[in-house]
Amino acid sequence: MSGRSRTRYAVLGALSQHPMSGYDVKGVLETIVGHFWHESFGQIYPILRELVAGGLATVDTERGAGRPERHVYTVTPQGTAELNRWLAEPVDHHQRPRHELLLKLFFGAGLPREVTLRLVERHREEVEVMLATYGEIRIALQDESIANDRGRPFWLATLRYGELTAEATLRWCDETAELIRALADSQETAALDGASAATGL
Amino acid sequence: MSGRSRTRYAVLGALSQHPMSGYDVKGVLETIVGHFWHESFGQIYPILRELVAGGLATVDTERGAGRPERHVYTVTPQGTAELNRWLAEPVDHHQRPRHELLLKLFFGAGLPREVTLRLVERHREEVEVMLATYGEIRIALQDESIANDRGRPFWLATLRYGELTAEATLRWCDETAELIRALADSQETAALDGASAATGL
DNA sequence: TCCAACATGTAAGGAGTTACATGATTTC
DNA sequence: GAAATCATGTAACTCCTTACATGTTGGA
Repeated sequence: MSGRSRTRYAVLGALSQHPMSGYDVKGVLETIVGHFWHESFGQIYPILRELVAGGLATVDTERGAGRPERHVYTVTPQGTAELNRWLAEPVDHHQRPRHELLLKLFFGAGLPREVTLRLVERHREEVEVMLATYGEIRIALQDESIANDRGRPFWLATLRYGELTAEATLRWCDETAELIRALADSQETAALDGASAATGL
Repeated sequence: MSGRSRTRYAVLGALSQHPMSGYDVKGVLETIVGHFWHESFGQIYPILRELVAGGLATVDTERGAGRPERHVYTVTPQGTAELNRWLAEPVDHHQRPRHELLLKLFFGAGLPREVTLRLVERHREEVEVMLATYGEIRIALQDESIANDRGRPFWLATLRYGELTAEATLRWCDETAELIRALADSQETAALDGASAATGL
Protein backbone atom coordinates (compact mmCIF):
# COMPACT_ATOMS: atom_id res chain seq x y z
CA MET A 1 0.00 0.00 0.00
CA SER A 2 2.71 2.24 1.21
CA GLY A 3 4.11 5.46 -0.16
CA ARG A 4 6.66 5.45 -2.89
CA SER A 5 8.68 2.31 -2.53
CA ARG A 6 9.71 1.22 -5.98
CA THR A 7 10.98 -2.14 -4.80
CA ARG A 8 7.73 -3.95 -5.60
CA TYR A 9 7.91 -2.74 -9.18
CA ALA A 10 11.52 -3.75 -9.61
CA VAL A 11 10.61 -7.23 -8.38
CA LEU A 12 7.45 -7.33 -10.49
CA GLY A 13 9.52 -6.22 -13.45
CA ALA A 14 12.03 -9.01 -12.97
CA LEU A 15 9.22 -11.56 -12.67
CA SER A 16 7.57 -10.15 -15.81
CA GLN A 17 10.50 -11.50 -17.85
CA HIS A 18 9.70 -15.08 -16.83
CA PRO A 19 8.79 -16.93 -13.62
CA MET A 20 11.68 -17.11 -11.18
CA SER A 21 12.77 -17.45 -7.56
CA GLY A 22 13.69 -14.67 -5.15
CA TYR A 23 17.30 -15.65 -5.58
CA ASP A 24 16.93 -15.25 -9.35
CA VAL A 25 15.32 -11.83 -8.93
CA LYS A 26 18.39 -10.72 -7.04
CA GLY A 27 20.55 -12.15 -9.82
CA VAL A 28 18.71 -10.23 -12.53
CA LEU A 29 18.90 -7.01 -10.54
CA GLU A 30 22.61 -7.49 -9.92
CA THR A 31 23.72 -8.22 -13.44
CA ILE A 32 22.06 -6.41 -16.35
CA VAL A 33 20.13 -3.92 -14.21
CA GLY A 34 22.91 -3.59 -11.67
CA HIS A 35 24.39 -0.37 -12.97
CA PHE A 36 21.23 1.59 -12.27
CA TRP A 37 19.27 -0.43 -9.71
CA HIS A 38 19.70 -2.76 -6.75
CA GLU A 39 17.67 -4.55 -4.12
CA SER A 40 18.74 -6.61 -1.12
CA PHE A 41 17.36 -9.99 -0.08
CA GLY A 42 15.99 -8.28 2.98
CA GLN A 43 13.68 -6.38 0.65
CA ILE A 44 13.00 -9.00 -2.00
CA TYR A 45 11.71 -11.86 0.11
CA PRO A 46 9.13 -9.86 2.10
CA ILE A 47 7.94 -8.18 -1.10
CA LEU A 48 7.43 -11.52 -2.84
CA ARG A 49 5.22 -12.57 0.04
CA GLU A 50 3.20 -9.36 -0.25
CA LEU A 51 2.81 -9.81 -3.98
CA VAL A 52 1.29 -13.25 -3.46
CA ALA A 53 -0.92 -11.97 -0.64
CA GLY A 54 -2.12 -9.16 -2.90
CA GLY A 55 -2.86 -11.46 -5.82
CA LEU A 56 -0.14 -9.94 -8.01
CA ALA A 57 1.86 -13.16 -8.18
CA THR A 58 1.52 -16.87 -7.47
CA VAL A 59 4.07 -19.34 -6.04
CA ASP A 60 5.02 -22.86 -6.96
CA THR A 61 7.32 -24.81 -4.73
CA GLU A 62 9.78 -27.11 -6.44
CA ARG A 63 11.26 -29.95 -4.47
CA GLY A 64 14.15 -31.86 -5.98
CA ALA A 65 15.17 -34.94 -4.00
CA GLY A 66 16.99 -33.61 -0.94
CA ARG A 67 17.64 -30.27 -2.64
CA PRO A 68 16.72 -27.05 -0.95
CA GLU A 69 13.21 -25.81 -1.70
CA ARG A 70 12.83 -23.45 -4.58
CA HIS A 71 9.89 -21.06 -4.69
CA VAL A 72 9.09 -20.00 -8.21
CA TYR A 73 6.96 -16.88 -8.56
CA THR A 74 4.74 -16.08 -11.53
CA VAL A 75 3.08 -12.72 -12.22
CA THR A 76 -0.72 -12.78 -12.45
CA PRO A 77 -2.70 -10.63 -14.93
CA GLN A 78 -3.37 -8.22 -12.04
CA GLY A 79 0.35 -8.11 -11.41
CA THR A 80 1.03 -7.23 -15.04
CA ALA A 81 -1.65 -4.55 -14.94
CA GLU A 82 -0.20 -3.05 -11.77
CA LEU A 83 3.32 -3.09 -13.21
CA ASN A 84 2.20 -1.45 -16.45
CA ARG A 85 0.24 1.16 -14.56
CA TRP A 86 3.38 2.14 -12.68
CA LEU A 87 5.62 1.99 -15.74
CA ALA A 88 3.38 4.44 -17.57
CA GLU A 89 3.28 6.85 -14.61
CA PRO A 90 5.58 9.87 -14.91
CA VAL A 91 8.89 9.32 -13.16
CA ASP A 92 8.91 10.50 -9.58
CA HIS A 93 11.42 13.30 -9.95
CA HIS A 94 11.27 13.98 -6.26
CA GLN A 95 14.35 12.05 -5.10
CA ARG A 96 17.40 14.19 -5.36
CA PRO A 97 20.73 12.47 -5.71
CA ARG A 98 23.61 12.56 -3.28
CA HIS A 99 27.01 12.73 -4.84
CA GLU A 100 29.66 12.24 -2.18
CA LEU A 101 32.64 13.21 -4.32
CA LEU A 102 31.07 16.53 -5.25
CA LEU A 103 30.29 17.22 -1.61
CA LYS A 104 33.91 16.52 -0.70
CA LEU A 105 35.23 18.75 -3.43
CA PHE A 106 32.81 21.51 -2.59
CA PHE A 107 34.07 21.72 0.98
CA GLY A 108 37.60 20.59 0.19
CA ALA A 109 39.28 23.89 -0.69
CA GLY A 110 41.23 23.81 2.55
CA LEU A 111 42.80 20.43 1.86
CA PRO A 112 46.27 19.97 0.35
CA ARG A 113 46.02 19.72 -3.43
CA GLU A 114 47.25 16.11 -3.56
CA VAL A 115 44.26 15.05 -1.49
CA THR A 116 41.60 16.53 -3.74
CA LEU A 117 43.53 15.40 -6.79
CA ARG A 118 43.63 11.87 -5.43
CA LEU A 119 39.87 11.94 -4.86
CA VAL A 120 39.26 12.87 -8.49
CA GLU A 121 41.77 10.37 -9.87
CA ARG A 122 40.28 7.57 -7.85
CA HIS A 123 36.86 8.45 -9.17
CA ARG A 124 38.22 8.35 -12.69
CA GLU A 125 39.49 4.84 -12.14
CA GLU A 126 36.14 3.69 -10.87
CA VAL A 127 34.36 5.14 -13.87
CA GLU A 128 36.80 3.32 -16.15
CA VAL A 129 35.89 0.08 -14.39
CA MET A 130 32.22 0.85 -14.94
CA LEU A 131 32.84 1.45 -18.63
CA ALA A 132 34.57 -1.92 -18.84
CA THR A 133 31.55 -3.52 -17.17
CA TYR A 134 29.26 -1.89 -19.72
CA GLY A 135 31.40 -3.43 -22.43
CA GLU A 136 30.81 -6.85 -20.93
CA ILE A 137 27.08 -6.28 -20.68
CA ARG A 138 27.05 -5.15 -24.29
CA ILE A 139 28.70 -8.40 -25.34
CA ALA A 140 26.18 -10.37 -23.28
CA LEU A 141 23.35 -8.52 -25.04
CA GLN A 142 24.71 -9.66 -28.41
CA ASP A 143 23.87 -13.25 -27.54
CA GLU A 144 21.59 -14.68 -30.18
CA SER A 145 19.23 -16.15 -27.59
CA ILE A 146 17.95 -12.65 -26.88
CA ALA A 147 18.59 -11.09 -30.29
CA ASN A 148 14.88 -11.09 -31.06
CA ASP A 149 13.63 -10.20 -27.60
CA ARG A 150 11.47 -7.12 -27.89
CA GLY A 151 13.08 -5.79 -24.73
CA ARG A 152 16.57 -5.74 -26.22
CA PRO A 153 16.47 -2.26 -27.78
CA PHE A 154 15.45 -0.85 -24.41
CA TRP A 155 18.15 -2.79 -22.59
CA LEU A 156 20.67 -1.33 -24.98
CA ALA A 157 19.26 2.13 -24.34
CA THR A 158 19.82 1.83 -20.58
CA LEU A 159 23.33 0.68 -21.30
CA ARG A 160 23.90 3.59 -23.63
CA TYR A 161 22.85 5.93 -20.85
CA GLY A 162 25.56 4.49 -18.65
CA GLU A 163 28.16 4.83 -21.40
CA LEU A 164 27.33 8.42 -22.31
CA THR A 165 27.28 9.68 -18.73
CA ALA A 166 30.43 7.72 -17.89
CA GLU A 167 32.25 9.32 -20.79
CA ALA A 168 31.07 12.76 -19.72
CA THR A 169 32.28 12.01 -16.21
CA LEU A 170 35.66 10.97 -17.54
CA ARG A 171 35.98 14.29 -19.34
CA TRP A 172 35.01 16.08 -16.16
CA CYS A 173 37.62 14.19 -14.16
CA ASP A 174 40.35 15.20 -16.59
CA GLU A 175 39.22 18.79 -16.62
CA THR A 176 38.99 18.94 -12.84
CA ALA A 177 42.35 17.25 -12.26
CA GLU A 178 43.87 19.84 -14.59
CA LEU A 179 42.19 22.61 -12.66
CA ILE A 180 43.48 21.38 -9.33
CA ARG A 181 47.01 21.09 -10.68
CA ALA A 182 46.84 24.63 -12.04
CA LEU A 183 45.55 25.85 -8.69
CA ALA A 184 48.43 24.23 -6.87
CA ASP A 185 51.05 26.57 -8.33
CA SER A 186 49.37 29.72 -7.11
CA GLN A 187 48.37 28.21 -3.77
CA GLU A 188 51.62 26.40 -3.00
CA THR A 189 52.45 28.45 0.06
CA ALA A 190 48.90 28.48 1.36
CA ALA A 191 48.78 24.70 0.99
CA LEU A 192 51.98 24.34 2.95
CA ASP A 193 50.84 26.73 5.65
CA GLY A 194 47.51 25.00 5.99
CA ALA A 195 48.66 21.42 5.59
CA SER A 196 48.83 20.46 9.24
CA ALA A 197 45.57 22.19 10.17
CA ALA A 198 43.88 20.77 7.10
CA THR A 199 44.75 17.19 7.87
CA GLY A 200 43.95 17.72 11.51
CA LEU A 201 47.38 16.79 12.80
CA MET B 1 29.14 7.16 16.17
CA SER B 2 27.08 5.36 13.64
CA GLY B 3 27.95 3.75 10.35
CA ARG B 4 28.18 5.80 7.25
CA SER B 5 25.76 8.65 7.59
CA ARG B 6 27.21 11.55 5.69
CA THR B 7 24.73 14.04 7.09
CA ARG B 8 27.06 15.17 9.88
CA TYR B 9 29.74 16.02 7.33
CA ALA B 10 27.37 17.91 5.09
CA VAL B 11 26.32 19.98 8.11
CA LEU B 12 29.90 20.37 9.31
CA GLY B 13 30.85 21.42 5.80
CA ALA B 14 28.18 24.10 5.70
CA LEU B 15 29.26 25.41 9.09
CA SER B 16 32.90 25.43 7.96
CA GLN B 17 32.06 28.26 5.54
CA HIS B 18 31.06 30.53 8.42
CA PRO B 19 29.00 30.26 11.62
CA MET B 20 25.28 29.87 10.91
CA SER B 21 21.93 28.59 12.16
CA GLY B 22 20.25 25.29 11.31
CA TYR B 23 17.90 27.19 9.07
CA ASP B 24 20.87 28.65 7.22
CA VAL B 25 22.47 25.22 6.83
CA LYS B 26 19.33 24.07 5.08
CA GLY B 27 19.49 27.16 2.89
CA VAL B 28 23.08 26.50 1.85
CA LEU B 29 22.32 22.88 1.09
CA GLU B 30 19.27 23.83 -0.96
CA THR B 31 20.83 26.46 -3.16
CA ILE B 32 24.40 26.01 -4.38
CA VAL B 33 24.78 22.43 -3.18
CA GLY B 34 21.20 21.53 -4.01
CA HIS B 35 21.85 19.84 -7.33
CA PHE B 36 23.95 17.11 -5.75
CA TRP B 37 23.01 17.04 -2.08
CA HIS B 38 20.10 17.60 0.30
CA GLU B 39 19.20 17.29 3.96
CA SER B 40 15.90 17.74 5.78
CA PHE B 41 15.34 19.72 8.98
CA GLY B 42 14.50 16.44 10.64
CA GLN B 43 18.15 15.49 10.11
CA ILE B 44 19.84 18.83 10.55
CA TYR B 45 18.58 19.87 13.98
CA PRO B 46 19.38 16.60 15.78
CA ILE B 47 22.81 16.50 14.14
CA LEU B 48 23.60 20.04 15.30
CA ARG B 49 22.83 18.93 18.84
CA GLU B 50 25.12 15.94 18.46
CA LEU B 51 27.91 18.09 17.09
CA VAL B 52 27.77 20.32 20.17
CA ALA B 53 27.57 17.31 22.50
CA GLY B 54 30.61 15.83 20.78
CA GLY B 55 32.63 19.03 20.96
CA LEU B 56 32.69 19.51 17.19
CA ALA B 57 30.70 22.75 17.34
CA THR B 58 29.58 25.41 19.80
CA VAL B 59 26.31 27.35 19.97
CA ASP B 60 25.50 30.97 20.61
CA THR B 61 21.93 32.01 21.14
CA GLU B 62 20.95 35.37 19.71
CA ARG B 63 17.90 37.06 21.17
CA GLY B 64 16.53 40.11 19.43
CA ALA B 65 13.74 41.83 21.36
CA GLY B 66 10.71 39.59 20.88
CA ARG B 67 12.20 37.93 17.81
CA PRO B 68 12.43 34.17 17.59
CA GLU B 69 15.58 32.70 19.02
CA ARG B 70 18.41 32.11 16.65
CA HIS B 71 21.03 29.48 17.44
CA VAL B 72 24.29 30.18 15.70
CA TYR B 73 26.69 27.25 15.44
CA THR B 74 30.44 27.55 15.09
CA VAL B 75 32.82 24.70 14.23
CA THR B 76 35.53 23.96 16.79
CA PRO B 77 39.09 22.95 15.82
CA GLN B 78 38.09 19.34 16.56
CA GLY B 79 35.15 19.81 14.21
CA THR B 80 37.44 21.05 11.46
CA ALA B 81 39.80 18.13 12.05
CA GLU B 82 36.95 15.63 11.88
CA LEU B 83 35.57 17.23 8.71
CA ASN B 84 38.98 17.22 7.03
CA ARG B 85 39.59 13.64 8.05
CA TRP B 86 36.38 12.63 6.29
CA LEU B 87 36.97 14.83 3.26
CA ALA B 88 40.34 13.17 2.66
CA GLU B 89 38.89 9.67 3.02
CA PRO B 90 38.27 7.85 -0.27
CA VAL B 91 34.68 8.21 -1.43
CA ASP B 92 32.43 5.44 -0.24
CA HIS B 93 31.67 3.92 -3.60
CA HIS B 94 29.32 1.46 -2.01
CA GLN B 95 26.02 3.22 -2.62
CA ARG B 96 24.66 2.32 -6.00
CA PRO B 97 22.26 4.71 -7.64
CA ARG B 98 18.63 4.06 -8.47
CA HIS B 99 17.48 5.50 -11.75
CA GLU B 100 13.73 5.18 -12.02
CA LEU B 101 13.47 6.15 -15.68
CA LEU B 102 15.96 3.48 -16.72
CA LEU B 103 14.07 0.90 -14.69
CA LYS B 104 10.85 1.87 -16.42
CA LEU B 105 12.41 1.70 -19.85
CA PHE B 106 14.09 -1.59 -19.11
CA PHE B 107 10.79 -3.27 -18.31
CA GLY B 108 8.70 -1.11 -20.61
CA ALA B 109 9.01 -3.00 -23.90
CA GLY B 110 5.39 -4.13 -23.63
CA LEU B 111 4.02 -0.61 -23.36
CA PRO B 112 2.65 1.35 -26.33
CA ARG B 113 5.43 3.39 -27.90
CA GLU B 114 3.81 6.75 -27.04
CA VAL B 115 4.11 5.91 -23.37
CA THR B 116 7.83 5.19 -23.37
CA LEU B 117 8.41 8.12 -25.69
CA ARG B 118 6.56 10.39 -23.31
CA LEU B 119 8.68 9.19 -20.41
CA VAL B 120 11.87 10.09 -22.28
CA GLU B 121 10.57 13.45 -23.47
CA ARG B 122 9.48 14.41 -19.99
CA HIS B 123 12.91 13.55 -18.69
CA ARG B 124 14.46 15.72 -21.36
CA GLU B 125 12.38 18.66 -20.22
CA GLU B 126 13.46 18.17 -16.64
CA VAL B 127 17.12 18.07 -17.62
CA GLU B 128 16.66 21.32 -19.56
CA VAL B 129 15.26 22.89 -16.41
CA MET B 130 18.29 21.66 -14.48
CA LEU B 131 20.62 23.18 -17.05
CA ALA B 132 18.81 26.49 -16.67
CA THR B 133 19.28 26.25 -12.90
CA TYR B 134 22.99 25.65 -13.38
CA GLY B 135 23.10 28.79 -15.47
CA GLU B 136 21.62 30.74 -12.58
CA ILE B 137 24.08 29.26 -10.12
CA ARG B 138 26.92 30.13 -12.49
CA ILE B 139 25.79 33.75 -12.52
CA ALA B 140 25.56 33.76 -8.72
CA LEU B 141 29.13 32.44 -8.57
CA GLN B 142 30.32 35.41 -10.61
CA ASP B 143 29.43 37.75 -7.79
CA GLU B 144 32.49 39.73 -6.78
CA SER B 145 31.92 39.08 -3.09
CA ILE B 146 33.11 35.51 -3.62
CA ALA B 147 35.42 36.08 -6.56
CA ASN B 148 38.45 35.60 -4.35
CA ASP B 149 37.09 32.82 -2.17
CA ARG B 150 39.46 29.90 -2.36
CA GLY B 151 36.45 27.60 -2.57
CA ARG B 152 35.19 29.13 -5.79
CA PRO B 153 37.14 26.99 -8.28
CA PHE B 154 35.79 23.88 -6.56
CA TRP B 155 32.25 25.22 -6.57
CA LEU B 156 32.58 25.81 -10.28
CA ALA B 157 33.89 22.27 -10.71
CA THR B 158 30.81 20.75 -9.06
CA LEU B 159 28.67 22.91 -11.31
CA ARG B 160 30.62 21.80 -14.34
CA TYR B 161 29.92 18.20 -13.40
CA GLY B 162 26.21 18.92 -13.48
CA GLU B 163 26.49 20.64 -16.84
CA LEU B 164 28.55 17.94 -18.53
CA THR B 165 26.35 15.07 -17.35
CA ALA B 166 23.18 17.02 -18.14
CA GLU B 167 24.39 17.59 -21.68
CA ALA B 168 25.24 13.92 -22.06
CA THR B 169 21.78 13.05 -20.79
CA LEU B 170 20.20 15.39 -23.31
CA ARG B 171 22.05 13.61 -26.10
CA TRP B 172 20.87 10.28 -24.74
CA CYS B 173 17.26 11.47 -24.62
CA ASP B 174 17.39 12.50 -28.28
CA GLU B 175 19.02 9.26 -29.30
CA THR B 176 16.55 7.17 -27.32
CA ALA B 177 13.49 9.07 -28.55
CA GLU B 178 14.72 8.46 -32.08
CA LEU B 179 15.14 4.77 -31.33
CA ILE B 180 11.63 4.42 -29.94
CA ARG B 181 10.17 6.17 -32.97
CA ALA B 182 12.07 3.87 -35.31
CA LEU B 183 10.89 0.87 -33.33
CA ALA B 184 7.29 1.94 -33.62
CA ASP B 185 7.13 1.34 -37.35
CA SER B 186 8.17 -2.28 -37.14
CA GLN B 187 6.15 -2.97 -33.99
CA GLU B 188 3.01 -1.14 -35.00
CA THR B 189 0.82 -4.22 -35.12
CA ALA B 190 2.29 -5.71 -31.96
CA ALA B 191 1.68 -2.43 -30.16
CA LEU B 192 -1.93 -2.41 -31.27
CA ASP B 193 -2.44 -6.05 -30.32
CA GLY B 194 -0.90 -5.58 -26.92
CA ALA B 195 -2.22 -2.12 -26.13
CA SER B 196 -5.15 -3.12 -23.93
CA ALA B 197 -3.19 -5.73 -22.00
CA ALA B 198 -0.21 -3.39 -21.66
CA THR B 199 -2.19 -0.59 -20.09
CA GLY B 200 -4.05 -3.06 -17.94
CA LEU B 201 -7.48 -2.12 -19.23
C1' DT C 1 -4.97 41.03 5.90
C1' DC C 2 -2.54 37.44 4.31
C1' DC C 3 1.51 35.26 2.67
C1' DA C 4 6.35 34.39 2.47
C1' DA C 5 10.37 34.00 4.87
C1' DC C 6 12.63 33.31 9.24
C1' DA C 7 13.17 30.08 12.96
C1' DT C 8 13.25 25.61 15.95
C1' DG C 9 12.19 21.49 17.07
C1' DT C 10 9.72 16.41 17.85
C1' DA C 11 7.36 12.08 16.69
C1' DA C 12 5.93 8.50 13.90
C1' DG C 13 6.73 5.66 10.53
C1' DG C 14 8.58 3.92 6.09
C1' DA C 15 12.54 2.35 3.51
C1' DG C 16 16.53 -0.08 3.26
C1' DT C 17 20.92 -2.44 4.84
C1' DT C 18 23.45 -5.76 7.39
C1' DA C 19 24.11 -9.49 10.03
C1' DC C 20 22.51 -13.67 11.42
C1' DA C 21 20.83 -18.50 10.86
C1' DT C 22 20.76 -22.65 8.01
C1' DG C 23 21.79 -26.03 4.74
C1' DA C 24 22.59 -28.59 -0.04
C1' DT C 25 25.14 -29.06 -4.30
C1' DT C 26 28.72 -28.36 -7.48
C1' DT C 27 33.25 -27.21 -8.92
C1' DC C 28 38.20 -26.71 -8.29
C1' DG D 1 38.60 -30.63 1.35
C1' DA D 2 37.43 -25.98 0.52
C1' DA D 3 35.09 -22.53 -1.77
C1' DA D 4 31.51 -20.83 -4.56
C1' DT D 5 26.86 -21.03 -5.78
C1' DC D 6 22.19 -22.07 -4.89
C1' DA D 7 18.52 -21.13 -1.71
C1' DT D 8 15.34 -18.95 1.96
C1' DG D 9 14.26 -16.27 5.39
C1' DT D 10 14.27 -13.05 9.95
C1' DA D 11 15.66 -9.43 13.22
C1' DA D 12 17.81 -5.43 14.50
C1' DC D 13 18.97 -1.32 13.39
C1' DT D 14 20.00 2.95 10.79
C1' DC D 15 18.65 6.41 7.89
C1' DC D 16 15.61 9.62 6.35
C1' DT D 17 11.13 11.81 5.23
C1' DT D 18 6.89 13.76 6.50
C1' DA D 19 3.78 15.69 9.29
C1' DC D 20 2.96 18.15 13.20
C1' DA D 21 3.44 22.01 16.52
C1' DT D 22 4.52 26.95 17.25
C1' DG D 23 5.59 31.63 16.73
C1' DT D 24 7.64 36.36 14.64
C1' DT D 25 8.71 39.83 11.16
C1' DG D 26 8.13 42.27 7.02
C1' DG D 27 6.20 43.19 2.65
C1' DA D 28 2.41 43.29 -0.93
